[in-house]
This record gives sequence, structure tokens and C-alpha cells, in this order.
Amino acid sequence: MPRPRQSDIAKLAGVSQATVSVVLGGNRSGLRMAERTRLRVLAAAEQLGYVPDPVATRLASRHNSLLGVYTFKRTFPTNVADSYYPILVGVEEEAAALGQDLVLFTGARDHDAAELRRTRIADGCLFFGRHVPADAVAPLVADGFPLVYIGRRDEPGIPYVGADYVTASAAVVRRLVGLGHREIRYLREPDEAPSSADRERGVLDAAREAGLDVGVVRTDGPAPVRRWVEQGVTAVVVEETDTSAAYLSVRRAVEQAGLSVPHDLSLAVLGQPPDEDPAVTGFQVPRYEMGRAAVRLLVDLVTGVVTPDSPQAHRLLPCTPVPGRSVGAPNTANRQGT
Amino acid sequence: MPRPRQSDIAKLAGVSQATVSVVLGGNRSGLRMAERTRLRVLAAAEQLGYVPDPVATRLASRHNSLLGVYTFKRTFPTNVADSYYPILVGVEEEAAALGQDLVLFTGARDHDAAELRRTRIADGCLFFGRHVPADAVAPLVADGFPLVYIGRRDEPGIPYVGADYVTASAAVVRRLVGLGHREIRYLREPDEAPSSADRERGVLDAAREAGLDVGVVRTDGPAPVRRWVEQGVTAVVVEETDTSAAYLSVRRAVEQAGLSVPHDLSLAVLGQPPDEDPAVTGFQVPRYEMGRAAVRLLVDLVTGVVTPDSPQAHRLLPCTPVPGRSVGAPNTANRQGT
DNA sequence: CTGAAAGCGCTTACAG
DNA sequence: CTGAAAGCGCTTACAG
Repeated sequence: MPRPRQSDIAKLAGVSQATVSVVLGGNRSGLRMAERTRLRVLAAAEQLGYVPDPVATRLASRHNSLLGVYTFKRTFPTNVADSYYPILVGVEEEAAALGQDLVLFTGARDHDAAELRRTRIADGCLFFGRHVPADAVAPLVADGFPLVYIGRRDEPGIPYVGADYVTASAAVVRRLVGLGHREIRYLREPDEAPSSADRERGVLDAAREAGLDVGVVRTDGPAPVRRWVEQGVTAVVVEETDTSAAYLSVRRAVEQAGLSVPHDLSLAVLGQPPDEDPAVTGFQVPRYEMGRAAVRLLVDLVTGVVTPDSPQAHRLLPCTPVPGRSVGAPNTANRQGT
Repeated sequence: MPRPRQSDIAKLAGVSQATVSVVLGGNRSGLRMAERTRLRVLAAAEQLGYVPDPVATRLASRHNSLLGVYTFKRTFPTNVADSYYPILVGVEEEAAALGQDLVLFTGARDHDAAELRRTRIADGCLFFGRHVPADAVAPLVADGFPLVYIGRRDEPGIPYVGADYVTASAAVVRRLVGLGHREIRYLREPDEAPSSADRERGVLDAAREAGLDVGVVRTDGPAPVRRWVEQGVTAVVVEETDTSAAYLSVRRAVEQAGLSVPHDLSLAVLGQPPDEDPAVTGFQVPRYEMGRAAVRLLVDLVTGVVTPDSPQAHRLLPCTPVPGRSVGAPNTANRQGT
């Protein structure tokens, strides 16, 4: 037995299919309608177990309580400690709270325009990933398809929910400066992304503020921590991305050099280390809240409450500082010894 | 400028809209068609930058390429070590491979018929969970809606992909018997489910085969391990469910009794302990493969390749034995000492 | 108050 | 070979 259509309900209730549509749609246009008729239609729908076809609904109007989730990696990460997993949890909870179902767009090999187009069966779509091919997304944006990026974007008119890395990163450097550090290195991965640019900007802002010249080192190789210490460096700040490459590199180098943290060297991470070690000084990215906020924004975009270029469509959530124990006052003895 | 549609291409190429559809669809039905016409249409489409509307395509072609995933818990578990997480990974990968998108039905309310009915927006649906309210699912089954349970079901005509707990559990007991154990206890949780029944059956089958009377103990309280050992029990087999209640209870009891495993007592788990400790004797449930197989089966059901009551619609996947080190020969000294 | 009609952008028979 | 038509299941004007 095929699933029931509105026409089936209409037949059963003795009304027209259009009337069924009006009733089931909650009579948004405020048509006058006999209560009896309304109840009769509702009862028939219940009896038949009616469920609207999302595709037809979407074609005829533009609303099916379906939100897309497009990830540029697997949605269910094999590595469950994956950095965007908590975001997904927030997304799911908020979607559930707002009565929206989620469509996972996965299996995308080339993330080209044709691939991204599939998202249009949803009312709007969330995009995940450090790198999102802007040109592939452009057609969607141009057509006014509601979408929200997780993570800040440079492109104007593109809504996003990100983390305020500038402020959080600056705070980390200010703390080091406050402890007396003057020779600080910032190690970041060569990979370019808005979130990386923001962290670097925060570091440089705080350095300039203190009249310091923090050396920014880009590398995907081993970190020359030992040499830095010999040169008088007392603190190292490390970028944290979803691969943790830079942080892991520094941690290894520190171990191999036999350095004691924070005695010989203060170490801070711009984010949280992969094992979420609270002993490491850094900050927490509000991933869960980002997920929730992104869904709320997307729904507001879909319903037209918010427009893509309004300020509300560009949100940066504050990060929570993690004091840790990997940062201390600079070891003057060390410094003089070099 | 609005997006071009097939009718725009048709106008430009001087053909009908239907012809455009045929050409762009790759002429699946193998209609005869002038190559010149084909090229003209293609050129026009290219010139206008045509992009098919996925919603209209799906409506017209009568299938959504949408597979439902209905979980009776959160889809993105807060506890990422959750036992069905690997299944989800398999589901996602196979869905991706088959070009199917996934709709997550969440919202965790009462799982009644009305709630489950929402799944019908998908072409078919996967159901997760130890307990699935059979009566709520019945209407879907009756309507011929394609669905697949994860885990064996008793209800005839309901497709499932589960694990072969009978065989795997029997193998565990046979191994103990082979090592010389004669006094064996089986501890299981009181909770009833097909997967629990299968494990118990495997245990009892192997026991009968060996002419032994394995005592089956149902409890959700502390396990009286110490007393068992005093009574001459040399091996304990424990059920493993998604809560791990029984296993954790036994482990605690063994520790408190100061027993040494496997010296004083052999310990085997019918599954894998929560921390996936390979030192514990048991077996691995092929969760990842179950996820993949379930999606394949669901797609076959949707396309009609397989019918719900055929043997192929009821699959039990083999579990992989985990030898472990928690099982050894019975300690005769202990036995005599009591 | 309710029905008939048009149309969303496609696919798929079915006539020529 | 190609066009005209019907129809996928809905929503939204527009007549009564």
C-alpha cells in the first residue's frame, strides 16, 4: 500500500485536495473554515497516517523542516575525538528543540557545485570544514539559499557562527606578557584559513600592545624548541587546529630536548590540546554552543527573521580561558645562562 | 537573473522541454535521437549555465535518495564510546558509496506511531536500539515501507541485520569446556531482548552439548562471585550489553573478592568490554560491517531487489573471537580447597 | 466557506 | 526521430 496523499485524505473527508492542504498547513493565510471540516480533515489524515512529502512540499513552496548538514569530511568521524564532533551534538540538540530534522549530505568526493547543489532539498544548510570551496558555494549564495558556515568566513554576505579567536589568542599572549615574558615565539601551521588568521592577529595585536616583537614561525616540520630556548625564548605559543600538528610537534620537541614545562619554558596553546589536557594553558572553543547557535541562525535565515548580510548573521562566540599549569614566570637563570 | 530551466534550453535549442530532459538525462531509455540535436541541446545548456533542480528531479523520479536513520537515543551520542557509534560510521560510508543521503530522526520524545511516521519522508529507514516498540513500527511494516532493524528481531517479515550471538557465545563456552571447566556460571542482565536471548541460547547449547548444567543467573545487582568460587565454580561468562552493567558488576566483585584472573577464576565476556580491553576473553561484534550491510539491504528493499520476507532480508553477521588472557585452565587446587 | 485551476521543474510514457 | 501530454505531491492564488 502506497503512502497516503492529500488527495486520499480529501476523498475520505469529502473535501478537495486544496482544502486538505490548507488545513494541514495550519491555515496560514487565515481562511475562514468550518471547524467541523477542519476536524474531519485532521481525523482523516490521522486515520490514514498521512505524512507530507518533503520533496513535493519543497517544490511547491519552500519549507519542509529539513536542515542540511554538509561536511567536507565524514560526518561520523572515525576519530571520535574529532574537533567538530561536539558541534554536531549541539546541532542535533538544537534541531530537535526546534522541530527540525537533519539531512546529512555525505559521500561527496569532489565538493563541486553539482555536489553542493544536492543540499537544496533542505530548507537551508550548515557547512562544516576548515576549507570550504567558496566558488562552489557561490551559486547557492547567489540564489539566496539559506546557509550558515561553522567558522568565520571572509566573504561578505555569508552568514557564519565562529569562535572569537582574536580575543582569546590575545588574552593568552597578554597573560604571558603579564608574567614577565619578553621573548615569545608563535608557532603556526602553514595552512591558511580564517581561524588561523584570527589567531595570528590576536597574537600580534597583543604583542604590539606590549611593544614586543613575537616571532611568527610557520612550519609543518619539527619545532626547533631547543634552539629557541638557547636563544633566550621563554615562552612558546602554539596554534591548535583540527589536526593538532603544530601542538604535537612542539610537545615532541620539548620532550626530546628534555625541557621542563613551565620551568624551562612556558607553553600555551591557542585552543585545547587533542587529549583535552586541562594542565595545558589555552582556551576552550565553544563548539557545542556554536552548533546550537548555527542551527538557530539557520532557522532565522530560513524564516526570513534575519537577512544574510545583517550583523546577526555573523556571530563570533567567546572562548573560555583554560588557565592550565604549563605557563609560569620566565626562568631568569635559564635566560642568563645562554 | 533567475536560474535557467529546461524550458529555457528548449527555447534556445529549438526543441521541446521533454527532449531537453531526455538529452540531459543521458537518454537512459535509449531513444533514437539525432546527434546534431543532442549536441545543440548540450551547447544551449552549457551556454545558459543550466543546473538541474534536485527537488524537481526527485519529485518526478519518485524516489528521494534519502534514507532515514531512527535512533531511540541521541544520534550523536554524548558518550562517543557508545556501542552503536561504529555502526553509524558504517551506515554513513555505505550510504555515501550508494549515493544516498541520510535523514536523522531525532528529537527523543515518545516513540509512538505518530513519531515513527515521520520516517516516511525517506525512501526507507534504519532502526537502532535494543528495544524497538514493535506495535509502533507495525503500521509502517504493514504499509510495505522499507525498513531494516539493526539487530535480530523475532517478528517475522521484518528485515534485520544483526550479529550471530548464538554461534559466538557457544564458541566461548566450548572454549572453557575444552580447557577443562565443568562448573560454569552465566551472568546476564534481567533485561529481555533478542540479542540477550541469542547469547543465552548459545551458552545453553554449548553446555548441553558438553553434558553440563551451566547455571544462568539473572541480576542487576552485585555478582556473588566469591560465593561461586567457594562453591567450586571455575569460570564465569558474562553478558555484554550497551550498558555493560553485568560485566562491570562482575569485575567489581572479582576485585573486591581479591580474586586473580584467570588463576582463581576464568572470566569471559559475550561481547567486548566497554574499554575494549583485548586482554578480556570474548568476541567482537562486527558493528561497522553491520552498518554497511544494513544500508545495502535497505537500498535493496527500496529498489525491490529483495523482499522483506526473503532470507536475504534477515542477516546475521559472524563475530570475531577475542582470545584474551582472562581465561585459562581451571585451578584444581582451588576446587579441592573448598 | 470550499472547489477548481495553475504551477513549482522535472521524468516518463505515448503519440505521431 | 521529436513533440505534446500527463503526472510526481504539494501550495497558492482565484473563483464561486
